[in-house]
Amino acid sequence: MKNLNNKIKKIKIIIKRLADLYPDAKIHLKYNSAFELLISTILSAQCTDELVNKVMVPLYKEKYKTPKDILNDGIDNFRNNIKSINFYNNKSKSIFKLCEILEKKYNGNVPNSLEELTELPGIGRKSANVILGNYFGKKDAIIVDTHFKRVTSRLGLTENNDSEKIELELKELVPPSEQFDFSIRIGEHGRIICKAKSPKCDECNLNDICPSAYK
DNA sequence: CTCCCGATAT
DNA sequence: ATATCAGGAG
Repeated sequence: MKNLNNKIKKIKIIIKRLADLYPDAKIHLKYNSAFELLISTILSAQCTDELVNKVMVPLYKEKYKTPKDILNDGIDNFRNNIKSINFYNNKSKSIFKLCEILEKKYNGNVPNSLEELTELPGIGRKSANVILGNYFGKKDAIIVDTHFKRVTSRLGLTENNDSEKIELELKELVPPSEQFDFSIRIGEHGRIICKAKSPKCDECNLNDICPSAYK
């Protein structure tokens, strides 16, 4: 119990400092609709947001605005158009199947619950929470990507290695109204300071409360 | 636990 | 030439 309270106090400090450091942090993916965000989120798996933007923004503009647009163009054309993105073969299959489901089951719309989203091909909990937080304004969304895993682990906020367990664990520690912003800022911090290989602990404003600093 | 698989930085 | 980037499905 004392340990839990200490964690919560520590998280309060982290929330405050990250908010000061990254007041306007937001997702790097560019989109004009829930559909575009959904497609780009699938494509961003194990891939940078920048590359997804580079490939997809022109495609959304000229041809792929709705699930029907992708279905009508055919899977071969779609796959060919995204082939500079990694895992393009699997991702094309997921997205094509996804578009069929969106048409048949959701009238071309994007569902807005975690349960419905994670049933869609290519969408796991991380991607579902990205959609819910960024498009549907859900504040109590913890987004566990590779950055979130690494940074929260280094900070001593979790001892878990499983993404879903980390998500549920942190949902108990971070105030619901802060969860989404916290996730985005942790991700930003992971990209800029708390990098996988050579973390910049000397530049980190959390190094005084981080058990992993300078190691 | 294995497969998927290209772009960019160094 | 090699390291780094960074989720989901079967």
